[in-house]
Amino acid sequence: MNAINSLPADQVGSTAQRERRRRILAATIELATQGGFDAVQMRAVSERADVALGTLYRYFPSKIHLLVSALGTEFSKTATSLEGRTIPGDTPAERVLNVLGRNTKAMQRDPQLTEALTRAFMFADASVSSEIHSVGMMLTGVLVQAMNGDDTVEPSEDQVAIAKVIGDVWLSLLVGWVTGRHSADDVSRSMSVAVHLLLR
Amino acid sequence: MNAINSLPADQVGSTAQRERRRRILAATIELATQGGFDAVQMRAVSERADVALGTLYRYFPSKIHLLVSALGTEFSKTATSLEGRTIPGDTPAERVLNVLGRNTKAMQRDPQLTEALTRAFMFADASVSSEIHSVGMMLTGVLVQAMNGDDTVEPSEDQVAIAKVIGDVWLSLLVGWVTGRHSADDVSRSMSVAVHLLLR
DNA sequence: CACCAAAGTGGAACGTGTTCCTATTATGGA
DNA sequence: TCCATAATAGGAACACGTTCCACTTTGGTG
Repeated sequence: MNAINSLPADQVGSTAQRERRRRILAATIELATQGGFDAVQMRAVSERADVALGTLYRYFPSKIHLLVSALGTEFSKTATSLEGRTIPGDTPAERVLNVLGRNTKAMQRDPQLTEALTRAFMFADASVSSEIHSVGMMLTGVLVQAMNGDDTVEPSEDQVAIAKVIGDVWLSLLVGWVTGRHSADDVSRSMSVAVHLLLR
Repeated sequence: MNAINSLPADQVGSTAQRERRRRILAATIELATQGGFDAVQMRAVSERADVALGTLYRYFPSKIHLLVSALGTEFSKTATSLEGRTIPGDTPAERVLNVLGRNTKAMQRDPQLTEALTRAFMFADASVSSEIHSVGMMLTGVLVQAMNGDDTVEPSEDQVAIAKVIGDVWLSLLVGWVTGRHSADDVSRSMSVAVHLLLR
């Protein structure tokens, strides 16, 4: 299964529109990286992206849509960088932990960004379900690829089910980390426990 | 392990203060049940609880604290009702699914309330960690009790670890349901998959 | 009982997400 | 090329979470 690398909106519209969209998402990432969820203020995003506030809302109907879309584009970068690659590790569990560990480390490098994107993802309501769904698919796809070692094999239903459970656990732990309930070590340790339980 | 049945705040303060706190939480639950997260407006809560807005903020420093505390009191009711009881089911997996299924059904009965409480729980930041922690403990406690069949046995470390993973999966699925990504059936099915994988 | 500190009241005020409106600018088809 | 239409700019206005302030009530203490 290949990851869904681009949201539909990446392809549509004129060049100027794609460029505006790109600027908006870049501004979002920058602000989130610096100051987290609270720093991503719609007026600030629109100014930094050099776009009117109304235009920003035409592209992304809410702050949550904006942040979840930003998460989607970040995620698709990860997915793309893994595409066609063989993931190191001798067992499915090792490979999955390798991928998740890499991701977790990246998120620890930009804690504010992680906080912003994670909280948006978790706060999203039903109106954001399509964006959320695409993020979920990418996550599951990456995990299935890791379980198999590469992305050439068609995954079984069971594999997909297990990948979904692992993804769920990872998201919960991420929230725990963002919330300050778990340390980074807690996350790694619990993730290891869960993955070894699920992939034995 | 017995559940933590009451937050500290339940015990402190004068009778009038406990009564105010009770009214506030009751008003919160009522509004959430009717209209979900958005309907729990601080002005509305304060009016319905017959308390000044400033007083409401003295008791609960933010809307998120308020809703997470409400979740805590709801949860502690569940925990209390299970206390000392023997949970039906022949295997740990069956008993855990029994408890979770009962809870899931209750949440489906009041979808708006569930949406409000779940979103608050997930949106909470580090300033709410103590409230969140107490909810997490109750959830883990209930699950451990279910795994053992009753609450008379001291749980092992492994059991606690597994219970935490199960709790994480359940929370993620709940978010998925609230967000409209998963149907109620999806939740039951995935939960069953996860629990059978983890408790085999 | 008189008094003081703490708690509560009522409401104004502020910040930020969101909506709305008008004028201006791009865009694509006849 | 010119026009109709849509998209954008710029900014006012509104809603709700949150803070703050001046005043009143309450509850414990000498």
